Amino acid sequence: MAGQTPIHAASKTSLLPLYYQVERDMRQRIESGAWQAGQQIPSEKELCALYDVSRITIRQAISALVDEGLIVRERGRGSFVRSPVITAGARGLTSFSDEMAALGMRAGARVLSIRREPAPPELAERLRIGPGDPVVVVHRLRYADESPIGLQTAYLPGARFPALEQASLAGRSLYAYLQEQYGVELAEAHETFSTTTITGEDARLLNVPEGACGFHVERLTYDQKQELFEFVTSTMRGDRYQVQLVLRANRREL
Amino acid sequence: MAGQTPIHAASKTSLLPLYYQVERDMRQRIESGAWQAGQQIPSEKELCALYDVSRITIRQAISALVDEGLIVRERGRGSFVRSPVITAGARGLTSFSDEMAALGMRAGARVLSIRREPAPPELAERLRIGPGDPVVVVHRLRYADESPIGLQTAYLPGARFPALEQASLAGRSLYAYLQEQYGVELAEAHETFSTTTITGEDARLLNVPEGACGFHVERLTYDQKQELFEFVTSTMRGDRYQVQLVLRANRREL
DNA sequence: CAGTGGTCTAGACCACTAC
DNA sequence: TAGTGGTCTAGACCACTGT
Repeated sequence: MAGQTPIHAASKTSLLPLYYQVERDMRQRIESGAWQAGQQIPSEKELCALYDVSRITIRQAISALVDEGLIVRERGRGSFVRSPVITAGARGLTSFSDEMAALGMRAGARVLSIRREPAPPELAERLRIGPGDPVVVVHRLRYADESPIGLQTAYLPGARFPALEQASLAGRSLYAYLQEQYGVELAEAHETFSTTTITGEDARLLNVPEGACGFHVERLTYDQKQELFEFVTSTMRGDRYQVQLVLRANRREL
Repeated sequence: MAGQTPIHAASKTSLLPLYYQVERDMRQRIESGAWQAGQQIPSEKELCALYDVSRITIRQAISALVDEGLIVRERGRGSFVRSPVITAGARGLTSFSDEMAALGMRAGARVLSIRREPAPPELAERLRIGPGDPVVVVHRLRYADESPIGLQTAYLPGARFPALEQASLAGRSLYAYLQEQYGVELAEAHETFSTTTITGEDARLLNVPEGACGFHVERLTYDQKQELFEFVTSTMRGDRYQVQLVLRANRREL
């Protein structure tokens, strides 16, 4: 031991893995300001003593925090808390509701329609089901702080989600519902953004002038077994919606 | 050893880390089809024998491939090559040239102007330098396969890049030049996409109708010391450019 | 049950940075 | 030279999956 006693010494009897307990405690120290931005954190050896775990466990925890962008490592110098400015605006895999909450807005949705129908060939191919197989189509108008921001149409394989078309989605995320009712574990989504001109009924629903610019988004959502369970097309208002992304060079560690 | 002899047995005298040699060999097997999509790869124990390294080293290599989306691990079952369809379209941190190459197009650029000038206050704030400090402004028209696709204006702190305004950027990426001449290591970039209406001179240069929809992109680029070294604004054609992103859930829960 | 990946230990040597 | 993170070893026990 090195002068300091283990403070939140990881509990070896807890159900949580040690590296995760360490990671959580370190994240809390950073977020609470106990470890200030730009400052060096204790060395790996010191952290071993602090948490009373092996160095590999410490490195596993640090690696997760590096992936999250909270810490940078510099060989020969030490590890440092990142400046907060550089980590702002990252975008993970979340529901629309969470995304809006992160931006300080309240998400809302009006279900325009929800029904079960046979899949036309093109859609069936997208969803990797047979043509004519049932799909559940959820058509929603999305709101941010009371005002319309986008139109979303989600297509889900009907065979996997029996009676989904009878769901009440008022005030809850579709993903939350899918997890509760069908045990779906959201794992990955692929999105493609292009631009579009908003016209006609869409312009009226979104409350934008005829011919305004907007985003056209297509999304494929997969669960943890790599199974595709949703295809979504959206039209988002160009004046109130933007896409932020963080690109990182390859990082490698344990 | 377990039946198989080490094939590409990692060379312990190489300058490259063992885990990286293993990672590279495994990636090559996947890309070459030696390990087919959806199939189980050898167990970690078998891989230890195959490459003659310890299990931790194997796990470090596999972790990198999992992060890249080439492999999925399933506890109690094994590790599997992912279906290729699920990994298509990922987007890493690359130069525009690399990005175009990945889409099968050839990138080009025409330097419209490159000059050194004092930073107006608003730009200085963005670049985190003092107002009036020198900036190098690089204004370029980007091409994909001979036809114009976007207008980019890059702003770089003049103090860090002496004589950059005399650089010849013909036929080379700006980042490649910065790395060669100034030792800059690209580490992270933050991009924000919104929509815009393309008009006037921009429409003429991009060869689109007056009032066409396009993307407005703002980008901040950081090196490995977390230092901001570039601010870029771009206008991209909406009909020929799109943004693809892959969102992944955090791999840790409970 | 046997086999898999998940977690963890107690060391070791190296390359790099700073003084 | 001293301290840091980067790499690596040879074990160990566990939880989970399939039989």
